[in-house]
Amino acid sequence: MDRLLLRYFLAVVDTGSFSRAADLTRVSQPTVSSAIARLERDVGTPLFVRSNRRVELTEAGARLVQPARRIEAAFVEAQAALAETHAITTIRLGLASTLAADFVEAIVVACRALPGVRLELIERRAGELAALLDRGRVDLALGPLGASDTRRAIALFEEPYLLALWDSHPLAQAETIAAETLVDEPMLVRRQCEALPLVSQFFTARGVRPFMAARSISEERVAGYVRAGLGLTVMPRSLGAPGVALRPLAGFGLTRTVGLVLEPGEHGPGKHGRAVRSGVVDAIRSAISG
Amino acid sequence: MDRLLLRYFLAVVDTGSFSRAADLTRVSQPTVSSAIARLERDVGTPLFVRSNRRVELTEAGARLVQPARRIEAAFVEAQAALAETHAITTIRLGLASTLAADFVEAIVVACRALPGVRLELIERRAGELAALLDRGRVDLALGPLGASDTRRAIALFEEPYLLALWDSHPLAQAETIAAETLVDEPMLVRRQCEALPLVSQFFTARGVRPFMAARSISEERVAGYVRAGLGLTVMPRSLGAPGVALRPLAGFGLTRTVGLVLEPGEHGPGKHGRAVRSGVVDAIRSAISG
DNA sequence: ATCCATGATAGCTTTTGTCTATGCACTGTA
DNA sequence: TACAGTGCATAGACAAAAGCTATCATGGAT
Repeated sequence: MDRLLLRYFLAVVDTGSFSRAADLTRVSQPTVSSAIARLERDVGTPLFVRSNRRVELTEAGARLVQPARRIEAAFVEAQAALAETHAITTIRLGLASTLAADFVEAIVVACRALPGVRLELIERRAGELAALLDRGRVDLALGPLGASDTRRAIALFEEPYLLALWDSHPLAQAETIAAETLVDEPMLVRRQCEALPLVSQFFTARGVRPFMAARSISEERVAGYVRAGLGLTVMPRSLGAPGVALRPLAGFGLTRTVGLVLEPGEHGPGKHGRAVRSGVVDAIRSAISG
Repeated sequence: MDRLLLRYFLAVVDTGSFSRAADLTRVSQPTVSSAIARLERDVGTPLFVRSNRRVELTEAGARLVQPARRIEAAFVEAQAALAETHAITTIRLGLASTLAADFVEAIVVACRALPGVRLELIERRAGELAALLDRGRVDLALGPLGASDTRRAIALFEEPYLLALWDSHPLAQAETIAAETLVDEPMLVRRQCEALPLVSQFFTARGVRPFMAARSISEERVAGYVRAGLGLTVMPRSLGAPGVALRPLAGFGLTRTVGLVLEPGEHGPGKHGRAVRSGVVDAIRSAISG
């Protein structure tokens, strides 16, 4: 008998349904299902009668409710007792992989200045961050904002995607570069890039099917390849590096808005943690303007 | 923050030492060590000051003690609340692999007749059962008793190891069989047999180095091989099967005593479970005499 | 009769929990 | 001052747990 099992148990009791309990506790329905099954196996007797439309407690289940609540309360109390003094809150910050390293560095520095905050960084591709927020695995996510989830998002800045060339490339001086002039240029694939499908679509639509000289997960490495003259690529402006020239691609107006998204539920940081989180948000905002 | 972690925490508090806490909770010292480390990571602050000779609580640690005790008490209370009515106790019975199948079957039948008992069988080689008892992974172990652990053991019966031959084998009628007459006989290896080293020693000492026609984990399969005439083997009398003749080996007086060993600590079954366990012991005894 | 809602099951991956073996740091003794 | 002993930490391996997605089964509602 374990804290987690009892939590799911109580969630089922409170919602009257396995699926809703899963939503409440932010796990999948099979997770709740198997947790209850395990608890029943431990206890040696069924706790719920599953009729198809609703779930109700057995006698044994009913007997477990109050003790389970006391246990959960005792845990909460214990955590409160500790929070009372040491007052360190861990903020789990999800980071999109396509953020500039020095940019992230500045954020870390800004957050380290905050008292009572411990930062945990979780790097994922941009698309995966939303799921992490939903599952409550991170408290805050920093990355390009999709058009959809503008709900609890805080936009920080907007930037264009530009063509990256090495400094001495003939086209590096051009004001604007037409896709058609790039037919014979080798290109590099930034594998984590959220705009990757749009970029390749842009080129193929113009009959440009370049040789892909490299595909890499590492932004630093790609910048190095560009600088070394291995090929060109498209990247957000903030990823620019010394020795790499960034020029607009004619007809490619895509931009991205980088911002913060807050974890929605009431599960994440408690009322204290919430204040801490907004402190982190402020620190990040000022790190960017500064 | 989890029940298990708090248990180890309290054990350290109570014993004043990681190693003794490990003994108390019957896990290894590194287990306690890493559990405390994990708890401290969760909580965000050290709970113990490790000075080399003793371990003492930090302020945060001290603050956790009472809440942790309340939590553990609440769990115990919850389990008691359930035990009150449905009163099913699971008895984990360790079984040596070299017990006859029908013998085990009789035991299971006898135990199923007991009310409020759920039997969980854990099959291991004889040598591994002692460790399971020590770690509190089983409540009761049934198998050959070693000379050493006669402490809490209950002997049930004693039996010789005999040579197993197929019915129509020329030697099957002999009163006693001398090892030397077996020089050209293929033999079978019962891989789980606790007496294996002694048996092979017995033969090699007499210059008999037989061809091993098969080595198997399954007693049933070995019996089948003997019956089919693939080879001979040595087995405890109780493993005899129809179509298999058992004859004494001249000069091989080894016997084994099969018995029950009780789990020693106070961790295992509670005072209620203890009564149940002795019921199981009685059931097993009568299953054997019957 | 079909569809929808809801829980169970299967298969798979990641994380946790545990072990053994070994390292390191301090203590007390020769 | 060296050296054995004690006690916690670490490494590496492995098994079990806990999670997910995808799919199935079932029974009421349309």
